[in-house]
Amino acid sequence: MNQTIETVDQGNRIQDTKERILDAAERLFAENGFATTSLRQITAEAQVNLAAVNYHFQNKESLIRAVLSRRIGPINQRRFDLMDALEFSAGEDGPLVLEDVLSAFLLPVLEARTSCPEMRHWPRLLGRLYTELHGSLMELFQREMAPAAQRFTTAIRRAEPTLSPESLAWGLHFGIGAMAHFLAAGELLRFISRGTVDPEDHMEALKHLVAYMAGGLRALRTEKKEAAQ
Amino acid sequence: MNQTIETVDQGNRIQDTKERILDAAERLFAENGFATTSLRQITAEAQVNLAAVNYHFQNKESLIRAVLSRRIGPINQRRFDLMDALEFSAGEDGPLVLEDVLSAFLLPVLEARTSCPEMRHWPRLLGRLYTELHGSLMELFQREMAPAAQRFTTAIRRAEPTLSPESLAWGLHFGIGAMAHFLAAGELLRFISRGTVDPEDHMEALKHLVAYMAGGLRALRTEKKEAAQ
DNA sequence: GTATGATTCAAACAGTCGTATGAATCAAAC
DNA sequence: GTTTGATTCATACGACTGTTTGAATCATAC
Repeated sequence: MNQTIETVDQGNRIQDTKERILDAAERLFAENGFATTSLRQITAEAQVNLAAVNYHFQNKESLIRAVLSRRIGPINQRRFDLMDALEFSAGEDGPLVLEDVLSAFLLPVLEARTSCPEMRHWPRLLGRLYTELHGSLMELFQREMAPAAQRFTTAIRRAEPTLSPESLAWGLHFGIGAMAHFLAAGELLRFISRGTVDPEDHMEALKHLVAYMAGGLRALRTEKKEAAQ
Repeated sequence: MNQTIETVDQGNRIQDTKERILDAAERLFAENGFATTSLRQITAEAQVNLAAVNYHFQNKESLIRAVLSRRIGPINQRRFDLMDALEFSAGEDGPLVLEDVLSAFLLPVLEARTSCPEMRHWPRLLGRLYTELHGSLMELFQREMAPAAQRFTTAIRRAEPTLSPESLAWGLHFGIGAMAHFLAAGELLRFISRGTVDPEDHMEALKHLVAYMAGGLRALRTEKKEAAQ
């Protein structure tokens, strides 16, 4: 009984240090980027000793890896749950609605800002990944995203079967860009709109981004038709 | 006569050093980002002395400023030339075609990769700006882009007059993101398409990006209609 | 050739970075 | 209380960074 309580406290101390480092790192990486965030900034914010990073995570790259891995899993799980529900509703071979598929992909990351306090920095961090990650870290990210990328590509094909593989690739790339830019530079939207649009309203963002991406993808479907002439 | 030749040579020596620094900086910033590119990397590539950066540009921030300014002007001038031609063809109050307006915006930066050797690094650098620039440098970029932003916003409104200001803001933001992502991370497209799409083909990129953005914007126009119901 | 200002150079500085290390402290078991 | 391994700490290291500085060199005018 007494020992049990003490064991829990020990676990909490270790978890506390690691969690504080991860939380501080996630926030600072999101705000300033990976390379320009120093370990001393992270440890100062986490109120731990500099060497704790090396003790718990070996080096900075492994810390970045840990920051990425702890979010990608749950976000993608939520995406899969939403996709499961869509596919169940559509039946074995029934058509999927493109807007629903795109929503399933986007909602988990957009809502992370407000519905889950501990994940509020993730979207902005995600928006930075594509230009800032290199080498083995980019490979890790792509590897962890591969199942979701595969599933959503398949679902989009099912929703828009006349879209060519090439046009789908273009459209996916542009859509990822639109999303990433929104996530990383949402304040620019407030500037562009002269304060009339609130980038923090994630349901509005979802509605507009889904519409935009769906419209864009369908326009590329038209592209294919014209190319065939 | 003899003095004239020597004056030219002197001018060329000064221009040579500055140009080499700017060229090297532009290439390295595009490849690695602003913060992570060191002055020693730049001067090594430019084969000049480290202190030359301070002599000619005072400090790193002013060098970044100079790198940006030397490209934005000519790119936007080309955009304006293309817009002038469109507006001339359309007549004083005739309608503009959304695809043409978007082309006028995108072509100068997309073609910079191949049609103008000295500008081949600009697109990738441009793709990085939105997540990497802060403070006074971001303000400079926005200030230099303001005339073009204004003109193209007006032209898009003229092409699609039923688009609400809010939806236009969303659409512009997403479009900038799609473009920036493509410019900064074009190789990802090769990966997504399993090698079937060549991101270096700028005429193909233009065609697909224009279609995507036009489709996206028009879908947001539909959004407005539904919101009114 | 001398004077002058422009330009380049080598070196230095103070600061910062990620990593490493041995000592100190903590926590648990006996 | 002692032992042991885990964790934290303070410090140091080598490398790197942007900026500065005075000397050396260059280019031009007289």
